Amino acid sequence: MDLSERQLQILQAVINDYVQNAEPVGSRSISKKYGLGVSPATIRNEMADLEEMGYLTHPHTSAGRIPSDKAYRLYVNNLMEKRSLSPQEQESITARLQADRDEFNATIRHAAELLSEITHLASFAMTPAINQDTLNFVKLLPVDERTVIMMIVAESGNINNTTLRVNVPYTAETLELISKTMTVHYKGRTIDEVLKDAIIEDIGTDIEAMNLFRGNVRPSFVRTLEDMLNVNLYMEGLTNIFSIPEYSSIDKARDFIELFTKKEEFARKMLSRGDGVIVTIGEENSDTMKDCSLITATYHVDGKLVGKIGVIGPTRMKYDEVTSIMEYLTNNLSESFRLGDGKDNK
Amino acid sequence: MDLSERQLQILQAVINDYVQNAEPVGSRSISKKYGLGVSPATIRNEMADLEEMGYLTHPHTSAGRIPSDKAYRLYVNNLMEKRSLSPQEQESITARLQADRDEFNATIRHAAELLSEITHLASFAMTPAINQDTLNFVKLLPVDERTVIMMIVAESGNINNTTLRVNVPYTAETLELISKTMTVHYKGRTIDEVLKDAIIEDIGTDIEAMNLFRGNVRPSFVRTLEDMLNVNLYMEGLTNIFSIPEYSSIDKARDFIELFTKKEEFARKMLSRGDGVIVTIGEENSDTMKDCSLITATYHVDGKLVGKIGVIGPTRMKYDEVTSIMEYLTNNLSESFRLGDGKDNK
DNA sequence: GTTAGCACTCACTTCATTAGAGTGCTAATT
DNA sequence: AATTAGCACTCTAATGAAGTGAGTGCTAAC
Repeated sequence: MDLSERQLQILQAVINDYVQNAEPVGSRSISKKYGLGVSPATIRNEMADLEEMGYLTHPHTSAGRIPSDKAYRLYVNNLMEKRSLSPQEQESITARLQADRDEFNATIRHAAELLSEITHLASFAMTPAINQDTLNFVKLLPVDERTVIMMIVAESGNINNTTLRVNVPYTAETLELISKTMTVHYKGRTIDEVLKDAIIEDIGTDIEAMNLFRGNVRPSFVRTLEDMLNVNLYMEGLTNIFSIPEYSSIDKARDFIELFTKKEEFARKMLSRGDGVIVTIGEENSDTMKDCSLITATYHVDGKLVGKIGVIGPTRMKYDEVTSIMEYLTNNLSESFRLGDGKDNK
Repeated sequence: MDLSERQLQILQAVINDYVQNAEPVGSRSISKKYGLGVSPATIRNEMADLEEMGYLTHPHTSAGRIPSDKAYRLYVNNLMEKRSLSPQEQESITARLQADRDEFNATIRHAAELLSEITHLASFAMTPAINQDTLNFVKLLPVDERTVIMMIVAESGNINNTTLRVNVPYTAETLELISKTMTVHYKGRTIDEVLKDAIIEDIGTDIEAMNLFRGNVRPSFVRTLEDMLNVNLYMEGLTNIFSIPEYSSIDKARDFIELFTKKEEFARKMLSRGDGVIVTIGEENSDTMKDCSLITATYHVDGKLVGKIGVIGPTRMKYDEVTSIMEYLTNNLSESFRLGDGKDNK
């Protein structure tokens, strides 16, 4: 049951008009503004058909048509064309992102800011999830009688230091022993894996090492790994949505804000999305977001670790523009984070 | 020009009623509900006087009275009585806060959550500002040929580790030399002071030490100190305000949310407030908050460092309840963070 | 297959009316 | 001199009727 060429044109016209004006589109205005060369009556007939097929709806009998989620889906998949960014846009993105390339987290945050400024929507950006990162080595360094530093280094180059305050005396050899044993045990395993079922209880037969390990090293190790798993999530442009007609009622606005308030939950959801630019529209989303569209895209760090940025807005949004911007932005980010560029993921 | 006993009673009645119902209070309802033993007419006369003195206002001629900021100020200073918390409230606070006493940041965050849950207002909590904390020592630890850990220890016990990747070979003696020199130089100074005008350029005459210091140690040291200055700010209960009549218009709600979006600016403002429980009402606040009341309170870590929690809501709020809760909560926090209790401010 | 024409629907605006809450003033009461 | 009853007056909010206009759906003609 394919759509005719003319039906596609009409559908596109309705979408364009509605996206711009946020008001139901009538047959007359389509016939006038978009030069299809047919009368309003003909368009009415076609629109009635499109409605029957589920691409358009009616708020009430005497109102114009608005696109359904299905229509947006068709538009995103087949109709829309990639927009190329204006030189100014390109430049402003490149400039803002390169400005502090050596500060990883700050850059990610800027990306989110930038995204919400350009799109006038709510946006977010997250640092890469490193639960699939593998450990390289663990090293304990003596500081003084009561203090030891534990250094955990991952394959990706990600490093984490923690200070342990120990309450028993120790020797350099003991630290060495524990470091070696842990490294042998954990090297090459992912953090996820280690946390789930590979935390060792024993460290050998040396009683001194054993005490230190059980009393101080092991608990700190677990806590630090858990800490490393947390991605940073930056959200921006929340208040943009107040100027969007869809959220002019307090209840809608509240629901939206609430979404953004539950950071952990939100981060979890976003992490489970696939790679590349992904658009989910209205009811394709989980229930809490069924009136929104969500667009996410992924960037790469050292061509390997994967971080995400995203935009949330009403289903009525400029999909072509937003997806193009996000593609450009993520390419740019990945470029900035190519091997060796002052990655400093603390 | 003092207020008569009866005027105070009437004022209090108006405040109580208005705080509860969010609607202008008429003379009749006061005479009925609050047993003052006088007729509505008398109350009307008194209210007219109170209005003249600036304690009450009129939305329009045929409406009841509502309290002005001045009235709330009088109430907070002289009229309100400290509310004692119910055993359940006390218990729920104590339980929730002690639950993870060993995780400093998590506890602070819980405090904010708790506060917004109990008061049904927007709340925040910040970790202590440590810009007045003084440095104790700096230590560089060798890891491998290209890696060094820099450990910065403050008097308060606050410790910060950073990994440096060096691109020149170094010896243990060099590290020792730099550590010593820096410690001698910085010990006893506050972080603020060091950042402002005490960053040294030279480290002595040793050329190897000099290179390492200038190329790697110094920049990281500065960045780390700056990083240590940032307080963590947790905000909770933002969406509570959507159920408050004062914020039922989108514009008001937007302004409010915007306040909370600019975290850095907000943190700075809050840091400059004094100690103890402080209430600022309506126009006593800066322009962006002139329709709100803000209540902050301070807790102590090791009886020394000072952190803040706070609540923001409409000027129409239960000042007695909120201040009592905050006092209890901060006492409890300070208690939890007394010397030696697993402080782990990472 | 397309279009003109027309009756019909429905939301939105405007205007007038009404009800009710509450004040402010005056004159009577204590 | 303070209090109160009484009453006219003000203003908002709610209700409803009438008109407006955008837009549809259907029919019959092209």
